Amino acid sequence: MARIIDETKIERIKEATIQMVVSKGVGGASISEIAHKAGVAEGYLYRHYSGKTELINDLLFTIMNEVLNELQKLIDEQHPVDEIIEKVVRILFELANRNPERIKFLYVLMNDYNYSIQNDQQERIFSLSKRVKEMGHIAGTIDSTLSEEEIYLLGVAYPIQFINLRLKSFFYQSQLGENEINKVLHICLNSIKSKKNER
Amino acid sequence: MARIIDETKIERIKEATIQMVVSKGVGGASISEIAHKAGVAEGYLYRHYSGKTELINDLLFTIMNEVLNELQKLIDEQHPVDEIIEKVVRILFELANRNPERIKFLYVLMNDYNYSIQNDQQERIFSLSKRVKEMGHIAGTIDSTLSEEEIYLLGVAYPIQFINLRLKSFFYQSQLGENEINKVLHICLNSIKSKKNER
Amino acid sequence: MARIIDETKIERIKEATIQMVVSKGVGGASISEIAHKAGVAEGYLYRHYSGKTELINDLLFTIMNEVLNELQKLIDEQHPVDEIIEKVVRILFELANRNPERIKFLYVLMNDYNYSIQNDQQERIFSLSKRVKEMGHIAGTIDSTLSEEEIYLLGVAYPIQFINLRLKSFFYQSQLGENEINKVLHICLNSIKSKKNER
Amino acid sequence: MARIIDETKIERIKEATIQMVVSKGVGGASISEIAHKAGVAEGYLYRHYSGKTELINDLLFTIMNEVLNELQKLIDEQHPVDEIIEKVVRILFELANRNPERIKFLYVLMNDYNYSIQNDQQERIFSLSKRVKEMGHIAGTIDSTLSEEEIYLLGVAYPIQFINLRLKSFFYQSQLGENEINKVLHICLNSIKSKKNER
DNA sequence: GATGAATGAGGCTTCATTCAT
DNA sequence: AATGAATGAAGCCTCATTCAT
Repeated sequence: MARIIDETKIERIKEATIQMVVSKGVGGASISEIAHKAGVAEGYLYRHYSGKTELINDLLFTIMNEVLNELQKLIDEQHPVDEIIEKVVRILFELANRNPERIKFLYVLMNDYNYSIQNDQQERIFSLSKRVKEMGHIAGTIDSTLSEEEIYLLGVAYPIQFINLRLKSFFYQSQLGENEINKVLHICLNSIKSKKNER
Repeated sequence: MARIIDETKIERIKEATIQMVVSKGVGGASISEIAHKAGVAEGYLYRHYSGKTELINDLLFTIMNEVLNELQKLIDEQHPVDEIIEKVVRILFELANRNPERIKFLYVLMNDYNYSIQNDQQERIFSLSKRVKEMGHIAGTIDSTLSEEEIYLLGVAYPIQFINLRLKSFFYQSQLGENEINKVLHICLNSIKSKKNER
Repeated sequence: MARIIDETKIERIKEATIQMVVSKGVGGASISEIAHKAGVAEGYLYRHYSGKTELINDLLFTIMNEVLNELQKLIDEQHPVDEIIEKVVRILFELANRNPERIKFLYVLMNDYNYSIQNDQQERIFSLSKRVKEMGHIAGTIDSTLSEEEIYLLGVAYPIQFINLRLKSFFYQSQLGENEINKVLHICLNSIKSKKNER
Repeated sequence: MARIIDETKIERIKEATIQMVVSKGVGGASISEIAHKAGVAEGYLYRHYSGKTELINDLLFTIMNEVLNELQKLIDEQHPVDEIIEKVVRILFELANRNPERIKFLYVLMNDYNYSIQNDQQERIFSLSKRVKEMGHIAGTIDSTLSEEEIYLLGVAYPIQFINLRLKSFFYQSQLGENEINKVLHICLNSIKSKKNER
């Protein structure tokens, strides 16, 4: 029972942190405001995290993990590559629509030099990209000159960039519907697929 | 009569700011450290900038402007679209090799929610993208379904993303030679070009 | 659970502030010196006051209120006007003897263009003066040409001016005994009382 | 010729200082703003004053001197005491109407603990008060219990207090006409004059 | 276990003052 | 003689972190 209450608190802290980081930036998110928003004492936070850096790193890890787990599952299911790519993109868009804070958080943190993705997750991303690449090579459905790097850039980074450009209303009002998914898919799939079919 | 303004000081401040922002993030770059690194009194900085925000915004504007001016010139010269794209990408890579701090700075700032590109520059980016789009439409060399947004994403954002992934040694050691340029160009040009030639 | 707010700390801050303002002027009183004198961390102060201005305004309000409450009580008791004036003057002298810093503080702040008495207190002063005036008019014991302004000037401002001239040893060594009270009363009462008794 | 230009500069500095001190307080008046307002280089100021403190003290001395000289002249002319008092009050009101900045400046500075009236001027005030007192005693026109202190308080401090209360619009809108002069004179003269005529 | 009072290092900024020109 | 560029001490304030309760 007591533990359940705790879990809620931790959850509330995480939620508050995401909101604060997204709305005020990493520097603007203060521990006291996060604690207040979470309805938790400032000191409580330090019983679970060694400090602000760890809190944010942990969150980045958690959110990243959620995404990676979904991708992992997808890849484990051994779908064809273009189906995988499509599903990845749809996952990212769905996340953006269901919980824009989370994808903004990812976007902001991935580019902050004080909080970068942990090594093991970085390796996991690499390894997932590698598996996609190999699956595509075997099936002959992927451009054989593509590296893991480009699979990541096209399948993950590009959609995230697109989504955040929209969330920032950089060019157009924020809209992330089927139309936008298709625009992104068009680019990604076209770039990834083997050109032997072309003439 | 009195001393002449030492322009090298201002230059040193700018350089120090770029380095600090790139190495420690926007939040981690402190005025006192910047001043120290530039070999300038802390207060000196405030004779030229109203504060930290203005300093960084001014730098972002300046660097952005340099890039935009190069693009502008390119577009004004009325080359074919794929030639323009190629040259844009080459400009970005050249900048990355000549002055990696600058492109890292751009990358960091473009993704920080507290310091965003000025409205007029945003509009300039849109208008440049639009002109490229129109030139491509007229010549029939560009996929007619592409919007300005995607031209920007493919021609500018994607190369910058690629470059920074390398500068961060995310997947591979940082190397930005002809090979890498070709990898990027392959993706960009392939995505942008009209598909009417395809089967 | 957590520590209880140490009220003596706040008290010490207030005392230190009064002393610093009185000895170095409003501008010369620095937060760091105040905190040091109070034996409190600099930042602590900001958990109770939003800044230096609020700290000083709050103190001015508090001290002013203490004085106003005493005057209010006096007036509510419906004594004859000259008795009221006498008691007001005695209150001010007593304050000066018991706690000279407080009356110096009042004096300094009342004359600083950056920290003035709050509107509601200003109105309260006016309203108290008005009631004294009206009581005097009804009883015929007050010069009917006097305005609220002059009642305040004679009953409050003049005594405070006198006291501070002495505290500054401007003309004479600081001495604030029965003699001085009578000197002040002589002036005040003589100026206020109705002249219809005179020949 | 060159000297004349200089004198203008010094004059402009003084005028600018008065304005700045009155409008922003002693603390808020910055050397650079004063110099700018005076159309003079910052460094120039330091060729004539050792620093901000000296500049302000010098000004306080100068303005005080102007007032004291007028009073001196008045007293030297050996008018009856109540005539002197009336003229003093009129001088102060006239100053307030002609140049409110100056009387505000006096008022502000006289109450700031970092800049107080110089000893010799203090003694001069005392000596002038003394002469008035003695003249009144000889002629029997002054209450013989009054001290120099009270003559100063009634003849100078009270009018200044009155004037500044009005300039601050504490009770009433700022108006300093014949009506107000009479109100002040009524109090001053009534308090000062010998009571042997009264019954 | 949990709280939140208290700390103090470090950030940003101002401005009197100096001094090369 | 005059300038105003440059300095840096000192001010105000924030906030991550600690620790008595």
